[in-house]
Amino acid sequence: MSTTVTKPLRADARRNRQKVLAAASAAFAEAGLDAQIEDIARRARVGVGTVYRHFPTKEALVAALAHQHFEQLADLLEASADDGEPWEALTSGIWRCAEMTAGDVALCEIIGGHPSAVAAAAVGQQRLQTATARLIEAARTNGAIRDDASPDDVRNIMCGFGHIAAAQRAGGALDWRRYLTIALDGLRAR
Amino acid sequence: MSTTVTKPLRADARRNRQKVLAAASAAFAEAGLDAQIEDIARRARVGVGTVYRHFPTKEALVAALAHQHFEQLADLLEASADDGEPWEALTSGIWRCAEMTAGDVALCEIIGGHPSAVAAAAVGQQRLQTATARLIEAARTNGAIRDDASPDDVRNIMCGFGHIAAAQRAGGALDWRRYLTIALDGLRAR
DNA sequence: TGACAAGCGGAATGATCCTTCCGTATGCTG
DNA sequence: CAGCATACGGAAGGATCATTCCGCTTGTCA
Repeated sequence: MSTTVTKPLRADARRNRQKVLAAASAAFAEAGLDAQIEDIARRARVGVGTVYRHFPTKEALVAALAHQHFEQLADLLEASADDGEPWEALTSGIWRCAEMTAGDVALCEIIGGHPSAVAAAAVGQQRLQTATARLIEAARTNGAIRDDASPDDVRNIMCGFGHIAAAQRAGGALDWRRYLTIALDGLRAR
Repeated sequence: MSTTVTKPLRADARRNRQKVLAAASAAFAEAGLDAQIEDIARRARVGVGTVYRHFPTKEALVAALAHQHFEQLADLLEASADDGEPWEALTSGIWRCAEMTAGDVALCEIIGGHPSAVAAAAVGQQRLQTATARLIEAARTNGAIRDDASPDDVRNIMCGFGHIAAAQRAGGALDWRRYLTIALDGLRAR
């Protein structure tokens, strides 16, 4: 157990950390995971050095944001549990997760399984996995979902979703809502 | 109409062109679209200059391979038309396309909608689109497919497929076969 | 076989980005 | 308010790659 006692940050440092996170969030949302550190620094009105003081690498910065987002998704799924019918609870939870993610290119890429960030977000994924499993279990006892369904199925679907949503911006004939409609139908019991 | 009369290539040049294509195919299959030109040249036992003599940019090289692959997919779908039941014809065609693509990382990335290559492959996509439309139409008159189904749905699904298949290698809990099973079920009439 | 266009190899160029470094500035503590 | 640790800015360093260039080699054709 390594209880690193972290001395409280200096006031300006704390402030800058927030500015960097906000700027990074915006930059990644727009440009995806290959937004540039210099751009992030500029948006935060801070030097690149400052970005690196707070996050040792770009990957760490992404991880921080990803972690935050995954926590929100988990909250959302946990809260969906009592959304009436189990099937309704599961799908509305998934839809809400999708809506929450679709506007942010980088998050779509992460959900889509971009290698560099997946590992980093693993912590958040644990809670997500559990919440998903619970929702699926409920739907199964109800007979609404195909009975071989598993959380991995949702993971597959969401991975596809993330990619399609990210690509949709690039202007293809893609449509993540339509995709999700069909994929979730495929998860239903026949 | 610009009928560029292309003088026949010198024998060694023709040979090298084939070597480059083969090497590129192998390199891209393994490393995905960001395989390096230098690696391709090395595999082909050729200098980078030679690669560039035959394909003015990396993108052009990718496009050539993509085009070739899309033609094969179109052939495959067209041939599926008389595979018995219309629904069977459609799905078995799609499964075969998937199998043909899944082993090649770069092709998965392209199918998944990687921007740089999509435009290049557009030619092949036209035939694909038509073949898909025909299969869907047949399945619709048969009542086997959801009646709002369109070729774009297949495109969405295959885009997801490509990404999942590419990511699967990276070792996640992803499984493109399982994904495709579910997604195609979602396309079925209920 | 000789001459020349067509090709070839691969070092060098140039662009893009992440990351590091260090001189300067600023919050905090006594 | 002085003195110092903490933070800051942003120029410079270093990697990685696509692409270009040019002196040399090799088919081809008369």
